[in-house]
Formats: sequence, structure tokens, C-alpha cells
Amino acid sequence: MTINFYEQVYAVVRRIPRGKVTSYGRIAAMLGRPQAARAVGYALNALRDKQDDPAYQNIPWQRVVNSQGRISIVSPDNSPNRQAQLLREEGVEVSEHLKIDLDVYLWEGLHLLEIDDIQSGSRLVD
DNA sequence: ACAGTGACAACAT
DNA sequence: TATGTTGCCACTG
Repeated sequence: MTINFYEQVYAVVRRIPRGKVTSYGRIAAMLGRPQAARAVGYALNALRDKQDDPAYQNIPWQRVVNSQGRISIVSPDNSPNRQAQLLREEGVEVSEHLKIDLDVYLWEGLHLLEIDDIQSGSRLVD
């Protein structure tokens, strides 16, 4: 399969520790594409079609929220929000309005060396 | 090749 | 605060 931006996104998401969260935009910025927040969301959405592949089954996608600390996934009315549930299970407080306090739960992010690892192992096709 | 699509984000009301 | 608008970007058919 082709190594691409999505793979870089997954590599970053896998490094978000339990009990912490980050945002789509921050992930994009870590990968040197500060304008690609939307594409990060698209990448995580694509995981839904990859769930039959074990390689993609343990990616903690629930730890990614929007820049305001709110969950972006809309669940059917009167149905509990799956992402909120997963986060609470790992100790993250999620308000009834699906908001998370970034002052408390924001992940610090990657250091430059770690970014280098990811990008050398999964380079973008130019 | 190209228009359409979204789990974004910043800004303007 | 809450919507609405606009710019973005990687991927897809």
C-alpha cells in the first residue's frame, strides 16, 4: 500500500498517551502542514473503512478533538456519543456538552526527533 | 484530469 | 455565546 499523509497521521495518533487528547489542527501542524487540519479529520474518518485490517484496529482515534476541545463526531440523537464514552473510560472528563478541558487533558505533542522518525519512515509522495 | 467531499479552523456577524 | 462564511487540504471516483 502507498505511504501517504494518512499514515503519518496514524503514526502521530498512536503516540497520544492514554488520558490525553490533541486536536486535528495540532496534528497537522506537527506534520508540518498547519493548514491540513481538515485532511487529518478525513484521515481518521477513513479508519472506519479499514477496521477489517488488524493494522488499523488499535489507533486511539478518540483522543483527537477539535481546536475548542469539543468532540466533532455527531452521533444520532438520543444515542450516547461513542467517542465521549471511550474517553471517559480512560479517565478523561467529558462534559455533557461533549467538551474537554484542554488546560487539563491536552497532550504536549511530539518533539522534533520523533517527528523525524515518523516522516523518515513514511514520506509523502511528491 | 478535475470536481466533490469532510471527525477542521479562523473570522465575522 | 451561537451561527454562518470562507479558506484549506488530501483523497476519491
